[in-house]
Amino acid sequence: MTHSDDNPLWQMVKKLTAHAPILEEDRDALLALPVTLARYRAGSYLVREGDIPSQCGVIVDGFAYRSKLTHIGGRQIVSVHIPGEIIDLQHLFLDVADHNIQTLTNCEVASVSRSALRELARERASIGHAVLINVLVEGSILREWLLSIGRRTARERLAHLLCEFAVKLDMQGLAAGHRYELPMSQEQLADALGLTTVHVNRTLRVLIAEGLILRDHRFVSFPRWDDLKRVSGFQSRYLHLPTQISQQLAT
Amino acid sequence: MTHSDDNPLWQMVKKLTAHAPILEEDRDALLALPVTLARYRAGSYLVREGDIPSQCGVIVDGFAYRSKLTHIGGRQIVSVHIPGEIIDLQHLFLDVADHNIQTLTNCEVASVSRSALRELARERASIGHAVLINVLVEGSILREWLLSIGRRTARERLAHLLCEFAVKLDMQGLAAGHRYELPMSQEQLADALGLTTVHVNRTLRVLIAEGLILRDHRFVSFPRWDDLKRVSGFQSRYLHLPTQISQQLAT
DNA sequence: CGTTATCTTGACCGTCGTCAAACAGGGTGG
DNA sequence: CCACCCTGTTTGACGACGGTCAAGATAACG
Repeated sequence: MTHSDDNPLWQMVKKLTAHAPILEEDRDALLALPVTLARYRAGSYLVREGDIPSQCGVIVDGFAYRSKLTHIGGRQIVSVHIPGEIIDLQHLFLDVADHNIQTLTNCEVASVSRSALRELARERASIGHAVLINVLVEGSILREWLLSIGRRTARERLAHLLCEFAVKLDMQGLAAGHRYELPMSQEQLADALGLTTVHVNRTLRVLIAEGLILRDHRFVSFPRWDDLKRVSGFQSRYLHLPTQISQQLAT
Repeated sequence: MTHSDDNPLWQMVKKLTAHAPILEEDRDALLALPVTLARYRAGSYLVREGDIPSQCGVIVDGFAYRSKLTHIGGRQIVSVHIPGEIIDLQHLFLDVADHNIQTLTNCEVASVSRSALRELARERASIGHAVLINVLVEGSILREWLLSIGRRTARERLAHLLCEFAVKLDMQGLAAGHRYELPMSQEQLADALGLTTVHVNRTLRVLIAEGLILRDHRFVSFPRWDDLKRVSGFQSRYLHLPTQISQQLAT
């Protein structure tokens, strides 16, 4: 009944129900939470390591990433989030943030109180369950990144990441024909891939020379999509895409 | 009241309640599940990528690990599990396994039906909640591994892993004074660290020469524990140890 | 249009990988 | 008890992938 379609929390509901159904009454309870819509400019911190976060948000527009630092200052980006993704679930029940969350671009985020969402997740099984599955999928992606960084060459890594973005963005209707605007600088790509800026640049250049990537300005497209997947060993299973759709894109 | 102390599922209960309380009746329902206790010899597969697992188990004795393969055959170990840990939670709600699970040593595993545990987790909030938190902690560890492999040198990586084992084993009472039997071959260490066997050997040798590691046979100990933590940048926050205990070991 | 971030390229270097061989160590069976 | 094997460890020589340092070129943006 609460069909206020402009409620930005619909994004969160959509994400949560992607893998598991939510009871109507639970959904309505979620939509009834007080929500704040905030804009951040590129590079803003949403959460800092060591913080006790008080909000949990979904990206309405823009991109964000999570990162960790070594004691020496090396930075590793551990995930990148696109519009429609919930960025704070891993801190829902852990007291103190173990990583940073920052915006990659200018960003619009719809947030609810962490404790309120926590209560919902605890009391309403269908919501708790949906949260769990979202977290499980994120874990799977983390494992694939670990494989990439641990065992793939720079070229494979970069190609793999570009494939991942293409598929994820396509799922959100943001990358028709696998063409999209790459939201990351080469320095950020480097931090996501465990490489240096210089080497990302050179690797990118190789892929372009091989005709595997086409770029104009910040946009990338892939004239030989199948070859790109082949050289990177990309298989979308680890993304655990909602089933029907995964049939079309999977291979 | 169900105080049949020999039920191997107590291990699972203990693990689940480490971070979040479970209602007594829920705990009893869990303990009432039919359980099978099985032995595996070192190297056995518990789950294969692509499988639809039917069991969910807790390690009673021995060690296990999870791994992924690139299309070329490179192997990355994405986590190592010690006695008392539940090894299959990430597959509880995902249809198809996205990685392999194998025993590292001879192993004793207490298993329950995956679907039965799934039902429990779905119907009994306190269990579902405990499962979620366990999964969240695993995610945090994955992120730290990503940081290690992406941004730390071989020496730092190896030292960091040895610290992690020491702390985790100590929590289980299996590494008094941070001394323990390393359950992995150097080849397995290499696959966990994103290195090669040869380089692990050399790095290990350096750490020994520096007096940071002491070895006899498969046992390791750390005469300069604080220095070891310093060179690896180890901080136990990412392990999200149960609070009281984390005070003692944290720094 | 100037200022700054980002990209690009070159020269050089080092960590780590590759290949190969020798060397334990721990079971097994004769 | 010793030969035997198998797995795991250790070492050397060499090569390469990727890092470092530094400078110049483009593009983004107010």
